[in-house]
Amino acid sequence: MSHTVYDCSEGCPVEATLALIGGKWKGVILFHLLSDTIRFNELRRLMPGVTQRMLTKQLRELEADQLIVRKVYPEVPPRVEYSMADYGLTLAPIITALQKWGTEHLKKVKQEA
Amino acid sequence: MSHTVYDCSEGCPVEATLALIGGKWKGVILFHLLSDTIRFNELRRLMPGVTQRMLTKQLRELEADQLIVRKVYPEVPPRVEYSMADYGLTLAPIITALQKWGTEHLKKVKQEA
DNA sequence: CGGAATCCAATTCGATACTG
DNA sequence: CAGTATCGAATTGGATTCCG
Repeated sequence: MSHTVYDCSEGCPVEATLALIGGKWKGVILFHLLSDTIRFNELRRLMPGVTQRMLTKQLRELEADQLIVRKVYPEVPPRVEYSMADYGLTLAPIITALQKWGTEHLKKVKQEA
Repeated sequence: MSHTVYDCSEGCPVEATLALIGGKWKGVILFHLLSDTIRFNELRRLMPGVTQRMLTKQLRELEADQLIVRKVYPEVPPRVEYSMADYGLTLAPIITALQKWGTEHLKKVKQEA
């Protein structure tokens, strides 16, 4: 739901951030949108593991949290484009840090296998 | 379980990282351990919202991922201390970035309320 | 003290089918 | 094209009890 109440005394800010970007696919969505404006089905292609339902839900939550923008074009066939909101852009350093660390981590895991 | 397989083509590293630290309480645990070595019940006090069961589970997962170290002292009464592992320390920049962003975010949310 | 084990409720998630 | 609706399966999470 991404809107739970946390009652720890000190570390809360960490949790607050993870509550926004920690969703199963939110990080990846934000990562992709950082480099481009993307249509719904384009996103699906970029993330083959996500179901349509999940993708929709996560996008809506990100939108509700003002991290991304959903723009609907009144055309036939319909077109919906997603892009970063200004507020979401402030997350950019974090996202790229996650990506960088993850890259090294995957490398390490591979070596051990 | 933190060990799912992700089959996206590009953003995976982001997901890989979030799979490790994105657990409901993992971020906060790591945040606390960054500043100190902490005993089990001490952690519980620091995070009133977590149940014993959950805390145990999350700690075990972090340990399995080599991010933290669990040290058992063969005493009576027993003592178990948790601290950052070397590998976990490499996450420090990310954790503090999350904390910093979260602090600002909470400030913003408060203003809007 | 620091858990493990069990039971049960709530939530999440995927598969499928349908729609403007 | 970009969803929504509905349904079960699976996972998560809390409460409680017991243990070395």
